[in-house]
Amino acid sequence: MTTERKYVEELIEQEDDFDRWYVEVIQKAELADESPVRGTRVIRPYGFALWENMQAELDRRIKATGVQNAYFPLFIPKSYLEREAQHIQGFAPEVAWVTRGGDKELEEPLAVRPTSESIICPMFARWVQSYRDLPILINQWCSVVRWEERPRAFLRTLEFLWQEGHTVHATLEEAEERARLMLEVYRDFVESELAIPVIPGQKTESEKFAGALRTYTIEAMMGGKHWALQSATSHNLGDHFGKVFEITFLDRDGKRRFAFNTSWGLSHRTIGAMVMVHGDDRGLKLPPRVAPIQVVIVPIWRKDEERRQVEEAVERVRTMLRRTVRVHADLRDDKTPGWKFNDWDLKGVPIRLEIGPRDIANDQVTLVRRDVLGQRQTVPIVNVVDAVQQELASIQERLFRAAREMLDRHTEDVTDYERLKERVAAHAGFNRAFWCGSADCEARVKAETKATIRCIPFEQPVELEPCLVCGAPGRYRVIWARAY
RNA sequence: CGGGGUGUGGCGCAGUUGGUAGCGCGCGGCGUUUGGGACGCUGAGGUCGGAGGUUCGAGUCCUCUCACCCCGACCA
Repeated sequence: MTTERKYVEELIEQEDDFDRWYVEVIQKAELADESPVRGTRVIRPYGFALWENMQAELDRRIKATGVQNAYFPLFIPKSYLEREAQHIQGFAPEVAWVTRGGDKELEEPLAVRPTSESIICPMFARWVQSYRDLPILINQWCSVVRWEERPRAFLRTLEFLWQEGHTVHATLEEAEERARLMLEVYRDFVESELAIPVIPGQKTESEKFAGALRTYTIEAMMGGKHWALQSATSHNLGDHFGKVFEITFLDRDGKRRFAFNTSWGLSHRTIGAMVMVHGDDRGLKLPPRVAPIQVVIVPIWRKDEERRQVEEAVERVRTMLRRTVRVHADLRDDKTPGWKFNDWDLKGVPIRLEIGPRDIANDQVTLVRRDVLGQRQTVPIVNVVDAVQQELASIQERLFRAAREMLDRHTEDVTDYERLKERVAAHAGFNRAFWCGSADCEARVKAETKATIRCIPFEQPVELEPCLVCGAPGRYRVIWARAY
């Protein structure tokens, strides 16, 4: 078909080169643009509107658990960052430093925050005196900087947008409960808003956050090569940071104790996840709940007289919809309808309404869903609000179901190490297998296949089988996969 | 940091034995068009990544240099 040939001209097909498709679709859908500094990106208005919608909803959910927003400085004194030994060891290679202010050399270099534990915990130490001051539940929306060697748009940029939550508690149990609660907030947010199914679980010792007691994660499967993407993490920091930053309090029994911390974050890499999970050869497919534009109206006319009538009807429909949905009327008169169809497909708008002379004659609109292209339906204008609501909900659900099917289809129970090697090499997806718990087996698989243990899922089978690698008694069933 | 590649109008590219820079898309104007990426006419836009050298003459040859991209090691 001629139309298909034209898409190929515009956008490389996923099957030909998924990584390039990813780069191109972000550029062409105007989510982001290149910037003069290697590894950084400009987030354009369409991409930022997407982030703002995600932000608004996640912020609401975080606050609903009793957390308050605050803001901490971008700069962290070197000595602060170095207090927790494992923490600095984990981040040292990727910290950006400020050594001069104006023309003066600084006495102490300042780190540009790679994460904020080491500036927030000292503040907690000042604010906490008594058990009555606890818990403190804080979140901040900001950007952080990690000087990565190999950047990828949204997934790994030198500077990225995120939220980082930080809490202090009187007991380890309470910190544990908070860490698990926030992971559940992320799971529900990513699944119900971004329509991406995830596997919640725990990171192994070697994969956990630098300085944490335990790290929890949600892992998603991307399209294309079916690699994993760590979509959010939540850490129980134990009293490691409490001890080094001296966050102490007088407990009920009059004894001074160290406090316990958690931290948890979700970044704008989840935008990249949506692109890779839902997108197709025509471009993005954005989940209705976060799409910057949920409904686009495209007017169609030939003569001036038709144009007047059509634009009147467009305005009428737009007014009906605007109270309940994010609607945009594409009134550009230098683009043909066909051009606009492709443009909005590329940008992933869930629903398109066409209004032309034929529709006006029947007092209807033509409705086309982005997720099932080619199926047109006509809707009487009086019903347009209900129909749109219904279709948006249905699209959201269908995107999630399709992503779930992809995850299931590309996950296999593997009982033979050779099979694991084959599958990883073939980009076959996730591999569920038993593991004895030894770091040696883990390291061996990583060295030999490049796959890592993405997580130890919370959901564990009753019966455990031998370790895939060494044959010793298995302690967990884990997910092995390559990751972005 | 290793391996590979690319730098020429906004984007994608061509440029022959060295001879004074071109095509497509896009952009401005006018007109015809508009239900899956319309067309005609017309116009604007480039010191060819940078520095040095060879030459009467360099986008093209030589030396150095910078930047970016891809593949690895490393990573939210």
